[in-house]
Amino acid sequence: MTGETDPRFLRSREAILNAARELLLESGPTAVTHAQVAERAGVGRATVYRHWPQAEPLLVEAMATVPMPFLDKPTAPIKEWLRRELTAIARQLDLDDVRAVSTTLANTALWDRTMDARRAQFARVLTDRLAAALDDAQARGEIALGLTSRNAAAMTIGPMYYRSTIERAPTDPDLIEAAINALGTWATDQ
Amino acid sequence: MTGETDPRFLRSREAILNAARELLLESGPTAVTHAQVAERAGVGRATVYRHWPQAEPLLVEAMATVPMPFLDKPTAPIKEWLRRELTAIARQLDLDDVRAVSTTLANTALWDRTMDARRAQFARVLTDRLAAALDDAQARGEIALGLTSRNAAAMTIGPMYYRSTIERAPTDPDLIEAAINALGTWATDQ
DNA sequence: CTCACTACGAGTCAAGTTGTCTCATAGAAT
DNA sequence: ATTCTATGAGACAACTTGACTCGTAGTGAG
Repeated sequence: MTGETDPRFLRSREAILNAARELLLESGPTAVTHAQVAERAGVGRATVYRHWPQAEPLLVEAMATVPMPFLDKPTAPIKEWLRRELTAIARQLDLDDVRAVSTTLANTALWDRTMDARRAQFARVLTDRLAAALDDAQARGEIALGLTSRNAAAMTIGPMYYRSTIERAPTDPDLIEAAINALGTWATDQ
Repeated sequence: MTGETDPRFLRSREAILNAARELLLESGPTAVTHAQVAERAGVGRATVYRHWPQAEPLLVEAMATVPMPFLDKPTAPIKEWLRRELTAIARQLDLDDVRAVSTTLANTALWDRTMDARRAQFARVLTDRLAAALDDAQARGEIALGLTSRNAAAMTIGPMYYRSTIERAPTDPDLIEAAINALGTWATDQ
């Protein structure tokens, strides 16, 4: 039985996904059409239609190939971990492809159910992980939270996201430090 | 002499801009095509081409008709003013059209020079006004800033923008309060 | 090595879209 | 009334889209 495991199938699939991601990055989501993807991927137009009859699921999958910023498993002390993770996210948000995927997600999600589901999942993971880590830190006396832990993601990632997508400038350490301190009162300064 | 002042011209122009804005709001930027705008506006397709030979400048102008959140002239005490302004911005960001324009701007600006110029101008106004107000407040001893005043916009608007476009939920007063307090140490609590 | 299988590129095709132009009409200025 | 001009309707070629066909060649099984 061939099909999903046929090397030819997989090769085409990869070439198409790569081409779609490149087009998104270089020219935006509207550039991801069957014709342009086929030409860029070096495959026939019919092949793209066979793999993805609709252009939009292709865009969704192509976006999923870009590694998005997440939060690693928390380690104590949380403040150190948080500083490390936020710095990593700031660095990620400086990459063109991450910025392209982020803003495309936020924008297309307003009119597309599939995209909105991905946006919601993405937001939920960040909010949940950060809230859990901070609740834990507070239980251990590392911090006295000054806001609901479910507000922590917006409070910390928000400024960096705004800096990257609206001001289009890199995040400086000051901003990260201010965001960390905005979460509440930390037990010991580190 | 007619032309720019001809009532017919102005009527078509308004109808086209309104239709374009509605289409953007309902179906996203890709829906703003000459054909769809013409049908929605109740004008001939040729008329849309006559007014805007390119679809993209039409989208730009249609977006400009949506009142975007800005910052009013600062009044003392700055903390009160800031709370009022940020609350107003949070309310604006809850409106579908403001969200549509914001995310479309952030997204299309990555590949379109005109859009990028508008994004930059928008960001600059917010950053400048807030920085000026805060520098002033600090000079008058109202606050001891905990970060560069040019970081204040990202620190305050960022969380609300993230909340609105990524988490797609309304901003609660706690978040605004936390953002205000994150700017530095205020002289008297109000 | 041979053979059956199937994903593929190239090509064709109808239907729809895009951008341009023409022309008669009706709304506006004088 | 008369002149001007923005408009809607329509015609049009060029292009795009989505679907289909067919010969070819890469692939896995025997």
